[in-house]
Amino acid sequence: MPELPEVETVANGVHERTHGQTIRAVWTSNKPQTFKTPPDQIIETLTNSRIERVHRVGKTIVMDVIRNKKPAQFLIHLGMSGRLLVSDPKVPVPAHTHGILTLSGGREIRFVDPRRFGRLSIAESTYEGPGKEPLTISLKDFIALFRNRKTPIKAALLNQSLLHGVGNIYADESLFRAGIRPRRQAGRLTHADLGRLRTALIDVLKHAIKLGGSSVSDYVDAEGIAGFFQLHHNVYSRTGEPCRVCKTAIERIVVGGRSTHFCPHCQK
DNA sequence: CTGAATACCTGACGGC
DNA sequence: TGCCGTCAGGTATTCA
Repeated sequence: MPELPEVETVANGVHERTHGQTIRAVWTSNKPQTFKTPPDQIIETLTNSRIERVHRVGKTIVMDVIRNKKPAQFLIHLGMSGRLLVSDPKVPVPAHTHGILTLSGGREIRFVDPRRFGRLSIAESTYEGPGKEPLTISLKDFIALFRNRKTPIKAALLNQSLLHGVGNIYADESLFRAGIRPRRQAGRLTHADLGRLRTALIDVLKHAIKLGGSSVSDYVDAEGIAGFFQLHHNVYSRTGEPCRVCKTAIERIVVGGRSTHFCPHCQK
């Protein structure tokens, strides 16, 4: 499901509804692929801990907890289909639920993930993610990321060890706003190109966060509410539809193994 | 090291 | 109705 704006929306929603509460009990499924840290250790670390803060790093939701005065972090990566929901225990537990945290306030945090591309793990203290934050990176650092890269700019934007948090929707949308073709070699973009791309990316991410993210199939926030940024997509999933700027039909190609959408007239 | 291909999962949708 | 192919917001691993 989720890229930076969706993950941020979920993290903020879970934070508002749960921070300061104590985790009374933890349940997990037994699907090994879901757990980067063994379930026993997750249960041990989280049971009787207090939730200090829930926030986002890249596409990962980070829950800061304290147990016996010792800090730890619970990391939730939603993969393609993961949801993190704050629910009343009376609401039936959805299919494909892999984790439940029972809270002192009477509600539960549920991790639901049909495709099981999501991952749960424990970190010691300061998780920093694999790359740089798109919302705060300087222009100088942004330009340096792509220097000498032969891969298409679209693929470079999706590389989480460069920038973390950008996924398929916002890669396509930011390249449209910057007027750059997805297959251009990253290392051959001019400083002007990269300046426009950084601005476009930050603008599109911030706009999407304001609208609660994009709900393409079934993404919802912590309370089960859909986002609305999909109504503002210029190219993503608009194959064959007229460009909102020039009316040329939006094209779909495959770049870096991912479906890629662009306007052949507006993007050079 | 970089970059490309593949594997990992379930479910929705369209065509026949 | 139902069966089959295709596609989906991601990333770890493997191979050249």
